[in-house]
Amino acid sequence: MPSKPGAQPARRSAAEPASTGLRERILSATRELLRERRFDTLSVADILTAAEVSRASFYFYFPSRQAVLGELVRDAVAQGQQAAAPWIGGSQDPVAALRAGVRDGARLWRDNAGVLMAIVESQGSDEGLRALWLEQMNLFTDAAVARIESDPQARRRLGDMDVRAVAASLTWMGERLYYLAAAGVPPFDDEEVLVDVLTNAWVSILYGRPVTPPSRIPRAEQRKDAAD
Amino acid sequence: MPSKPGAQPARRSAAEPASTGLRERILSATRELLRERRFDTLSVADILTAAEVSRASFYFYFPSRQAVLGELVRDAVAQGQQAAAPWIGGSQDPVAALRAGVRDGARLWRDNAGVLMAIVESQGSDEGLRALWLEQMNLFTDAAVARIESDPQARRRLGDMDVRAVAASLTWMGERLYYLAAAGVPPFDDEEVLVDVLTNAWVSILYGRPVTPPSRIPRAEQRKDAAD
DNA sequence: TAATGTTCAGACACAGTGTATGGTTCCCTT
DNA sequence: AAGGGAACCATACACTGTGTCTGAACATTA
Repeated sequence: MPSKPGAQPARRSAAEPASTGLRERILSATRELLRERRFDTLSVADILTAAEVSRASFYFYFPSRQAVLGELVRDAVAQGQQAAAPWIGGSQDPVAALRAGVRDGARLWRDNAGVLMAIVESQGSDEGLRALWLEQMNLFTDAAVARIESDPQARRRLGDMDVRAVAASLTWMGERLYYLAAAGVPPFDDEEVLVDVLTNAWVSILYGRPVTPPSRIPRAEQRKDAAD
Repeated sequence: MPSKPGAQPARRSAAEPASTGLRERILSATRELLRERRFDTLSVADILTAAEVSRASFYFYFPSRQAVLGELVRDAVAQGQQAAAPWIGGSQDPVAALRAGVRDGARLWRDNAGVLMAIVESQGSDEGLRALWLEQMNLFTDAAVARIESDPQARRRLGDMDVRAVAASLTWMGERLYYLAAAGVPPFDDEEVLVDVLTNAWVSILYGRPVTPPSRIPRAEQRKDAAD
């Protein structure tokens, strides 16, 4: 059927990682596109162009457009889980620990804004992505439950409330606020405000006491972190 | 161009509201379809069939599929705003007032689950719907801000925190939890749990005190409401 | 050399959206 | 009663996007 196969060995610009596996190229091209464009405006053709990959190759590695996003999300969240790991076993001041965890979340979202916004926005149009996100949020909820259960003070305060429900509500509030921040919706686009509000919510619900404004109390031993 | 126009006067089944304006028919057919089907799986053709309306008529009244949803959402939320009106000027016990407001929200979502889920899920694929939903949530946030500002106790507790941010976070937590409930995601699919958790969040954040379990204290003067 | 795996270009079938055309019916006005 | 226009219809079209398929060019390894 083809009239004249002028197949060239696909010569790529030297600047691009030409030898990299196509699979990786597709993933990172998508991740890159997602930095500026919403997932729903992203056609497979766009990805093909950006990744310099043929249509056939794309479907050789991924069953669908959504599958690519799914993998990107898993990667991002896994990386986030790792960062949040020390959060659970935190033996320091609970409020400081909470705030640190919230800030880690903000950073994770800031660094992976495109991908995370994409899945949040695409849940409505894909069953698989919806399930995936639910699953990821459940992981965070599990961590929060563990955190609460191992904290007598919080347990006491919560009384006979459904601990998992409380943990889940906190998780989802975070999801929503981080998303809004990533979308640039005020007032959450200000990371300071975002972290304050979220931390305050956790502390208020778990301990009842109002959040101890950390910016007002410049303790010497804040939290050892990399440069901000 | 047309070979043979055999146009019949469109005879509808007597059981259906035949004389109703097509516009209304389109709206209610969509609303009905949304009761069982997700918006993204709903094609214009589906709506045409259900409403017994021609394609041309559809586009005569609405510029797009999304516009129909937009109108349904406006209707539902307006109805909800009305129901939530007394919530602001509540002079009763603040906790009871809060709980009542939360419950009203739950009811609104229960009664309009299809439509509300649809817009939440379709934000990602339509700029207009995204803006609309943002706008609606801002209305709720405005109400919450007013509520907080006129409450000395809450104001004091919040200290120098960004009141609007706190109000918005509460609003969005509600949005998320109601949505999850509508989607049947546990543990929020249990209205009792949902209301408890949300109320507790509001009370904890605004007043610091843990929620007074209402089911444990069967006061005679609960809240005068229609039959449950 | 032959088999196998990777990659390509291109075409295809299908579905969905929004627009356009032309025709019908019915009501309201003149 | 004529006729003008609004509401309505069926049909077809142009376009965009998805996922599949074909056939061929390579490259690697057996």
